[in-house]
Amino acid sequence: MPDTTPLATLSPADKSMDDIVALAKRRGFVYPASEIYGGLRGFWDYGPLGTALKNNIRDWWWKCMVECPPIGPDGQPVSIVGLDSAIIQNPKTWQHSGHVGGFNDPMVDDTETNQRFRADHLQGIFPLGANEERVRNTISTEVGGETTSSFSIGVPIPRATIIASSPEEAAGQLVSDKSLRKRLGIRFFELVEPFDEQIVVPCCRIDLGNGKIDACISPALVPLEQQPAEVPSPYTGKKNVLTEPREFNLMLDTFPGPIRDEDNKAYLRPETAQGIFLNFKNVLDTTRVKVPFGIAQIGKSFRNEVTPRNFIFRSREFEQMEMEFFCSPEDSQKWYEFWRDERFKWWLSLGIAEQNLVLRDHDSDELAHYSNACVDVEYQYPFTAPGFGELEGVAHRGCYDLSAHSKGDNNKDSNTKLDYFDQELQVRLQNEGVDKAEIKERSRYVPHVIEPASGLTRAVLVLLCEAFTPTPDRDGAKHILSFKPRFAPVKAGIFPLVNKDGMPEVAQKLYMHLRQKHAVEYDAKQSIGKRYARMDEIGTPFCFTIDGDTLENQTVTVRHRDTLAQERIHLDKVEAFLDEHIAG
RNA sequence: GCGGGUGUAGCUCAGUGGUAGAGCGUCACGUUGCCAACGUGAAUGUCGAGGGUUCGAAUCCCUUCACCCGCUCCA
Repeated sequence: MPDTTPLATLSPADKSMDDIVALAKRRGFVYPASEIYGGLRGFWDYGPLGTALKNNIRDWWWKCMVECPPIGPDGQPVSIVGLDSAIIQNPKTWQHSGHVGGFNDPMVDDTETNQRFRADHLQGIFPLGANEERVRNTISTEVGGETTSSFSIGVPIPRATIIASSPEEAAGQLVSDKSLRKRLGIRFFELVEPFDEQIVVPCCRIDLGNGKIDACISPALVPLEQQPAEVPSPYTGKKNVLTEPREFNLMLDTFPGPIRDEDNKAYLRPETAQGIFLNFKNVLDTTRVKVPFGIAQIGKSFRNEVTPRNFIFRSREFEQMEMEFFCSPEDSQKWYEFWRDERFKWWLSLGIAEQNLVLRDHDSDELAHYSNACVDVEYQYPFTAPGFGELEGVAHRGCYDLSAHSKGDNNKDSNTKLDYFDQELQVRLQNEGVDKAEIKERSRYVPHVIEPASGLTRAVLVLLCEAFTPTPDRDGAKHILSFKPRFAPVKAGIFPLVNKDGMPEVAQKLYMHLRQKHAVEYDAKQSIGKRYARMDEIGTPFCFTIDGDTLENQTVTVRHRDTLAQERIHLDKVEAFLDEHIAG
């Protein structure tokens, strides 16, 4: 059980993001990428200390997930293996995973007000047919103006709806009931046609009182191209002001090989997870794992974000730590809850104060269409405070991914069936006397997947924010980074108190010994106070100072970063001291 | 992609048409006896970039890039 003692910090809400970014730059944690050429939006370079911090977090995750995973609900150690798949995979991967569809959001602009909308958020005219049921269901849902968000990829649901048994009735209420419009914050709506051959849905701007345009009242299901001029702007209601839908591809592409044409187009992965699903059968066939088990992977991913923002929080190139846990459908809920709790504990083990973290369950209408349940671990970033921002998602993905990539009716491209024969379950069912046909049916299944997916680069950001502590009362550093020793880029500074009387020689010798095992630094320049301050600012937890007494009784001063406290320990105990405190 | 703001040394910033600056930091030497001490000295600039106006541009104009805020987006 890892130590979860939080770092002593004040609330992120009281920290200045500007100060944190400035410190990160000044001390070599994070630089703008290709800065000497003016930088590039959404890309960042990690400096010497940032790389060390990132590697330390990465190694801790790997240790906790692959080398020494937690004890499962059944009392047995969980089985997880590692993987490092290619960033570029066969483009069919992304068609079957749903990313080519889901990561393409056509957008339209209102040329008059410069507002931008997802084309599928807009609506004018719905043909009857396949969409009818969904349109009717949505329009007539009995929600009192409370719900939020969408119920699946790219298909929004109104954030406020009215109680009605049919679209006609809903529209009628809107027309006649001014107070209803007011209650829903609706400022504009328009009926285009009567409801006959085509369903016409009132197109409204819905303002929930915070000045934001939250949604249209209609669900959006029809390609805008069919009637672009007919669709009124949700903002003003005018027609003929919207542009043609334009595609915003959220995957970065590239062209492997010498010929640069559409046939050779491939994508940089937008998540590491798919590489795991593609190798499910390989891992199953070449290692001795059996369900339930996990495959973990750490690596870079790329998303062509519309607006990279908030330092390294949303960037176009980022690093993920993802684990796909394969289990039987019957046990999947149990494992979902297990990983939800374990992952929250893991974030606490980084030293993050519990009040700065929150587990937020996705509402049922917020879930992706493949997901049965999803919970986010969120952190109170200085730029979201008092709100929270995403850090990790733990998703119950059902059998969606393996089914999508599995050879079958829906996938003629794949040559492999991604299912699993559960021999243990077969034996158990036999012992229970279950009949043969049922055993056969239940023992072979497409495993369900629980996915804890977190951002390594976001973890770096969180630790920078969490550890950042202004110390205005201190004579030395004006702010320090209170990393837990395990994650500190430098574990200890080794100083001679002054540069004479043989102190540098003793300090050098200690340094040469410790550096073989730990990231330590030797510094003899300038005053002792300045050296302490420099170490405080980069989050070094300990300093060992060789002074006059060392020469007489072989003891050194240990100086603690957060408390400024000093104690004396024997030279021979320094290594053990570091071992003990870094492991904690 | 839209609107607003910003961009000058590693950092924080001053400089509004006339020699490129300050504080902090960094480095060197001296000093040093536990918290950014002191003394002396030094290095560091495409003034975000490109173009224009001008005898002369960090300063005025145009374009562009990056960052911040608000939209939009973010399974």
